[in-house]
Amino acid sequence: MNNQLILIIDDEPQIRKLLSINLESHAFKHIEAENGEIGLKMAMSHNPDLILLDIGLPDISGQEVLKKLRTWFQKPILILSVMDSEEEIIKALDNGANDYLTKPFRAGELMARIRSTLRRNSNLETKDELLEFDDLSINFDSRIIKRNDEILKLTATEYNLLSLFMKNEGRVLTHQYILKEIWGVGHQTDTQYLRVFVGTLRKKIEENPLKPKHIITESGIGYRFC
Amino acid sequence: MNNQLILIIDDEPQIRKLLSINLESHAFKHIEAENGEIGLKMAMSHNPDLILLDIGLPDISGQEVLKKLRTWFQKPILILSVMDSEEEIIKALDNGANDYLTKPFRAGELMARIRSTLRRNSNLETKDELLEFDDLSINFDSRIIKRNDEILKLTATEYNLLSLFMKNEGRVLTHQYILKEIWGVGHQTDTQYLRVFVGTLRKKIEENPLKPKHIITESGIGYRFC
DNA sequence: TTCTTCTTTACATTTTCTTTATACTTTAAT
DNA sequence: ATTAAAGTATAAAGAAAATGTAAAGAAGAA
Repeated sequence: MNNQLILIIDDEPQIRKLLSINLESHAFKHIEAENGEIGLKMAMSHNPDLILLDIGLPDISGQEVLKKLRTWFQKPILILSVMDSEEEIIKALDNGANDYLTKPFRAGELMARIRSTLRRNSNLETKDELLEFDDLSINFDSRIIKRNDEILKLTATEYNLLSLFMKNEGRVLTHQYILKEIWGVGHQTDTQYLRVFVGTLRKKIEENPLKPKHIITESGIGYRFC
Repeated sequence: MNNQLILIIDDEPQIRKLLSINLESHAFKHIEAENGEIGLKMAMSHNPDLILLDIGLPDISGQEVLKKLRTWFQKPILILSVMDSEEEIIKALDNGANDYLTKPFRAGELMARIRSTLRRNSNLETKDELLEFDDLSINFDSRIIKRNDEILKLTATEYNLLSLFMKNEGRVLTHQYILKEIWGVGHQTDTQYLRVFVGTLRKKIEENPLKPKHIITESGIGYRFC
């Protein structure tokens, strides 16, 4: 369900261990870096969805790592630190940190802050899941099927059926399988439903419904979408 | 230079005074509310760029105020609280708070967190403050919707619903989703609300409410705005 | 109070789904 | 190639579900 990647940059193995356990129990994937240089490289190569950055690193100062990351890394960075100095906090926030937690931090709160930050940031990505065929296209995100750039007016069942076909382009789907997917178990013998709906769909998507090019009948078996 | 407006919702006058001084010295404009109810109204009427919300309010619980705000208010909300309980913090963050500071807080840190939050948020919103469609336009900043350059008189709920539609132009929104967004969880079966409000909206924005061009019914699923 | 807005109820209307009837097509055995 | 059997297509009617509209009651603000 939750396959977001989090990069931990911290030199203390016991802190990394603690974070690992908590992240895993919240179904986050994670990777670890034990100093600033490795951290910068891993951020580059793995492009994580969020970075947990310790300020007190052995090689480069955490503030420096933060500044370097912010030259290209747009996603959230949360600072963890033993230093509770106000000056340090202000500097980190002004350097582009999304949050600053003082160690020892409470695991539950940290997880909530990670969730909160990720939630806000994920709102922005709106990549449409789109499939295109000859003259047909389906946008699963907006739930719209177009034919020659014209929106098709489909009922809920028609949409479900056509999207099932489109998800399985080129594959023969048996009557039983389609009936189970669209009408649920218990309707697997109602092949007449299917005939009626395939009929109406063909009228809407085929140039010549008598010689269908998209929804092909496989007699005795089922249908195939092209 | 800095003409962003901040709403303070806090019942303690001395805290409000302290915040005022600090905000003013950082060139922020601000308004004050002494309880939750007034706070909600001021948020509605003044549409601030950020809200500082105290959790311990005399009338409504701050968590409730937060939830109500989040049904329509997208901009940052920072929680201030004397309660340092982890449970309370997690609840607030999961209710949509951007940050949670425990009183007594350090003024410099608070200002840095406000700056940091506003900086992040200003990057995202600048482009979609104004949207235009055929004969309709919405200004999210001033909360004004016009039809043929004439300001539409809409109730709060009508505005929220129409702006949700406009934000999701071309996308099919399910009944459930709309109900959750406008009325909150727990009202996801009240589809009748939706029918009534879609009806009144159509009367206000459609040339011919019997043949709607903007709010399209997707029977069995929801609605789509064009 | 009076006014506005929201919620609820009742019923009309529209759309979609299911079922039936019948015609047509494919398959495979003679 | 014929023919019967099985499978498929289409129209259309009735049933069911979803939607639209008006209006009354409730709640809250001015």
